[in-house]
Amino acid sequence: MTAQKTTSAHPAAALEKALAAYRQDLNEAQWEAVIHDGGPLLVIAGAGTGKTRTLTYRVARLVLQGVDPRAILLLTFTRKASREMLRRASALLDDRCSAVSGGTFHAFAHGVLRRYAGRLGLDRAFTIIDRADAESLVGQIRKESNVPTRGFPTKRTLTDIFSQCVNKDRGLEEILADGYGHLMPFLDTIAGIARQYRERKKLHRFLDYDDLLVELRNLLRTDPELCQRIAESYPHIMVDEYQDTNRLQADILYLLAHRHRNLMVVGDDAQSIYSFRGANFRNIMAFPEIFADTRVIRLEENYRSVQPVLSLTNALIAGATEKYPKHLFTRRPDGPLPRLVRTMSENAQSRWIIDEIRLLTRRGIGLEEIAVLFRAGYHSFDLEIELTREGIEFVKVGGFKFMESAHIKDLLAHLRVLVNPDDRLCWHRILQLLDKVGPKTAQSICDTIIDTRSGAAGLLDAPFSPRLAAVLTPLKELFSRLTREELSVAQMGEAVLAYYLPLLKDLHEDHPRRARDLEQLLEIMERYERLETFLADMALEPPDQLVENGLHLPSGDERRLVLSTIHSAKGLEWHTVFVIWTLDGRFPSLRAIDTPEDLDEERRLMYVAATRARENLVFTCPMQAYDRAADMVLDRPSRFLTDIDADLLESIDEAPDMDWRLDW
DNA sequence: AGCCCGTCGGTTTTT
DNA sequence: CCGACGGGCT
Repeated sequence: MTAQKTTSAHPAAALEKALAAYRQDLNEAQWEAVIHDGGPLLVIAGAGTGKTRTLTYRVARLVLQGVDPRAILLLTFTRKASREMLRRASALLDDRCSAVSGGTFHAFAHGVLRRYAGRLGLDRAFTIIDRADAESLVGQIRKESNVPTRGFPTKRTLTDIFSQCVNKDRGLEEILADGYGHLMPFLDTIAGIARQYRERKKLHRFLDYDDLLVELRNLLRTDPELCQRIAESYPHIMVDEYQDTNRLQADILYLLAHRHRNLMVVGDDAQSIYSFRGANFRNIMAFPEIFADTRVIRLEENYRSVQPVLSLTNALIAGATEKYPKHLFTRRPDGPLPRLVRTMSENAQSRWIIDEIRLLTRRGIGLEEIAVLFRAGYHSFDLEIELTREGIEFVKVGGFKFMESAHIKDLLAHLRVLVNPDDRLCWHRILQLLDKVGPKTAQSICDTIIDTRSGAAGLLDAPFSPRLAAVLTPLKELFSRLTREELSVAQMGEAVLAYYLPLLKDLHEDHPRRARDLEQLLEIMERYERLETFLADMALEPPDQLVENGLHLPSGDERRLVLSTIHSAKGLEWHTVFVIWTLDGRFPSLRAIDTPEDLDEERRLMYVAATRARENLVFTCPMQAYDRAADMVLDRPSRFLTDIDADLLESIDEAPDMDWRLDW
């Protein structure tokens, strides 16, 4: 970051000078991408080749040359990624960069839909439902549909299937035939549930994550005039992590950019790890077919990793059946050889890692420079216990989500019905918190409330049996307050919390911790003027104050080890990376080993994990583990690692007698 | 009989 | 944190 700010009295000269400084910071290929203008651009950026840097500098360059920052649309995979980029661009140039329009596809779609909801025939008061809500709704329909008790997919699988239909733009039958052959006999029943799911979303005024994108595409397709207006307001579009976008997102981009054609997409086909969401690594290669005359720039110099790490990751990805031809090179020759360490047990794996972390920190490596990565959230449970016991501070990213924890959803449910009284999901949740109220009772109360179209007021007036009436009294009082008084968003939150805290105490052993979470949520509510905006943000982009209790530690707080799923580690890097549970059958997962495409995706996932390491890369696995589902003993390291030349990866077996010695 | 509630075993990955 | 299952209440 050596570029200087433009303070000269001669704008033209100052501009030249600033551009020259940018050029100093970039290699040839990066610079080409940064100064590219007018026309579609595809940047294929291998791991660690300065993809973010290139995007950041391009934003700064455009703003420097007088482009209105609001006219730049920067679409990223997470809001965190977009904020980080804009922060860096602002540091490079000035604060104007923070005005760049940016965020996730979903947040962008939401913004447009809210603004033009009327044109779509969408009620303005729609509610965004998250994955858990979608599953509950599907679950309700599934229950009512009298499905076979054996062999019929769970609500989770059903929701997955419906989502894939949308994201892959394919029919139900195709999706089933392709990935769920054993469910073909249920095709008609599943189709019925899918239809009801669509109908009920409409009835309750719900949009799920997929609907946000679908409705945006519809809007742009059916209203060319509006489409053009929106397209013109963003004459510069940039997309990060393009390998993880799907057909639907590509359609939206095409609609927005096909006229001005100022579209830059950046990605790495070898790092495509979201096929379960409809992404396909071939999409990125197909980009030049959609936009004729696409300029393709490849970034191949790796700035992140030392040669031994790079050699290993090159070998890893070379084993894929689909090839990703690239010639990544580094100028950082020296470094330790990556290791594969086999331990006697899962717990020994945890304790081995803790010992290794102690060694590293004694050598002066900060805890925050170390990460432990894994395939699935629960893979780190044992390690978390040991870390806590040892007093090592850590933060866990990915896996279970804060926003989906019961107490948060409970609180939000009471607010959601204020905005959308048709929100049956929330009524059910609210009612079932009450003593003696289960699914059936909730259903009947719900019918009373909604069928009379009276919303929260219906709850107040409807006649109930004496037993129920008593149970419902506090709730009635709450809603009478919420609807009658003019309350700010935060005051509503306070009222709900006051009502909910006693319930929370009965419900959860760890209520003090959960109560603190809720207090934090209240603090965040202070920032909002409108309840709808607050609720939408909670569904789409919850502030990371809530999500990750300080991963980036701007204030130099205590330093913490990072535990993360590989999916959530995308784009990040650390001095030392441990990849745990690299046991064949766990990673790659047993469910992936029968299909070549799935297996390749697992390999890319391993590639993403390994390429996060700058200097020190360690794979660990227990020597054996029993897999109950398959009734199998897993006792070989990941096939991705056993394939690799011995001179690229050092294999170490923890001595059997070490196990009990480490105990004391 | 219908319904609620506690317990126990199994969990991919995310906007 | 889901689903199934069985005890026990109304």
